[in-house]
Amino acid sequence: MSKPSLPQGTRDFSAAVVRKRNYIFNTIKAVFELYGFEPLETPAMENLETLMDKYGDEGDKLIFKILNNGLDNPDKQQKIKEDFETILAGKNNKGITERALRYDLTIPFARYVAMNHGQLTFPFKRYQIQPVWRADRPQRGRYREFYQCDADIVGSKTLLNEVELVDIYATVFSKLGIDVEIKINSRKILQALAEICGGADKLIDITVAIDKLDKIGIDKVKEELQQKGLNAEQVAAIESYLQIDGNNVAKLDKLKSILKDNEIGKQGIDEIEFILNYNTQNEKQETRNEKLCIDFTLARGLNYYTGIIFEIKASNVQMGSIGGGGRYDDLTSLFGVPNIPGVGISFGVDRIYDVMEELKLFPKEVESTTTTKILFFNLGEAESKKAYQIMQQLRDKNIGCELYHDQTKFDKQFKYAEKKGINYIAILGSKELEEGNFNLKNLSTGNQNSIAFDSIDEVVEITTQK
RNA sequence: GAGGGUAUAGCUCAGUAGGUUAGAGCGACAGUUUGUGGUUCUGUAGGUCGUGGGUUCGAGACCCAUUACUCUCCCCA
Repeated sequence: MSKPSLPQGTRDFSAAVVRKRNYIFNTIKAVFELYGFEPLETPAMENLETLMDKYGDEGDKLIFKILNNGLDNPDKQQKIKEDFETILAGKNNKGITERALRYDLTIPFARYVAMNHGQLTFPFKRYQIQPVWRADRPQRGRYREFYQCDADIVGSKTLLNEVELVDIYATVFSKLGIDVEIKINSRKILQALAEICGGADKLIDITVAIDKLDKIGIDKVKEELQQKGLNAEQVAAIESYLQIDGNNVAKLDKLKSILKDNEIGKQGIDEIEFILNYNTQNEKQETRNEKLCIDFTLARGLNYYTGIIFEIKASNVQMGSIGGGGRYDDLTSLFGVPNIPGVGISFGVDRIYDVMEELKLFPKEVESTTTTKILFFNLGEAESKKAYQIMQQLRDKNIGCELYHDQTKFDKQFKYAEKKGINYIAILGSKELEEGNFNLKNLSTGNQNSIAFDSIDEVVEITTQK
């Protein structure tokens, strides 16, 4: 038999890791709920057609498809062979696969809203914390199974939503202790730039090129733009666009002079200013704006964004974005229900975990691997029976207990407690049984107390004090 | 999709220019004479060196293939 192994890009999570991950989940969830979002869960798999053509060509390739059952049915051999030919030709075929694993949480959410819009109260605010799967090549900070935590609002156009989402980002990351930059831009600004520089149909070429700025440098970007058919004047405009710097206010000023009277561009600028200036008297707003950073090169891959877009970058650590989102004005129309605008954000928990691990940001108490407070030594049958009764009383009082599984020498029982990180041990042997008490020992201090069987509350006192 | 790296004991790794019975540390288990651990000491178990070929008198080492993992680029959380 070959050694068991995990599928590429997946992981097991041991106790300490699960606890730390839950700490992140719970922090995010608590903040979502403070802002009035309600939970939603959708299936791990969706119909393939629900997911196809939503994430761009690259995205489609990364969707995990599920093979249909019953392909070995001898009666259908001919049909299945024909169907498979179409797969070999690079197309999907329902005869071979008609379901796929969830690729993100936004599209399933849009599907849900499209299916239930008659019943939902709008604006509808939901959060969703579930794994998604991508057939990507794993590497640092990239897994094939990972969690997203999304919060979306649909059925409301007000920019107040964007403000709240930025505040959620700011709050969560300050609670987790992660120093972040909340990058913000607007698709409308990119669109305006495209209109000025060669027409709306160049939007994608331009965004793809400028998105590479920090990787390949300004000269290569210009080169690429020329190849895409932009003239010198247009390239120069983009260059001056890319050279915008300074603080947020300065950036906007410079942008205004480039975009001039472009109508869409103005809208984009207004929207960003709205978010920056909202609620100016408030302290929270200051911390929000400290983290907010206008980045006109921010483009975001997913096709469906139409307005404000966000991306989160952790400072002081080499890691891809740990969150992102934006406004999509008509996502549900993909599923036949038009006119439901929405905006949402996503947290990448697995990367957040990696960042926190690297920067050692997890609080100590989160890492403790056991919830057992007291290990009762096993010192004989009658002794154990009495110990068990006491343990049940303690458990009723919310004190976690374990009885060592075998009657064996002290050495082993001590080591077990030590390894599991159990801080107290209780010794109830023949002598104690006779006297009606047991010894409670604190392993880190070495202190030992004798506890009478009828004064269990003392144990609660001792073990719960810091 | 493109390009690197790695694969030897449960874990982390050594293994020199190919040469007998493949090593260390940690861990595990047992003992150090039976009711107070974390130290020490002693001992034991555990590997057909990822898999399949090839070169050679001889391969853990060299060559080819294959698989897995890992990293970088593309793209993304």
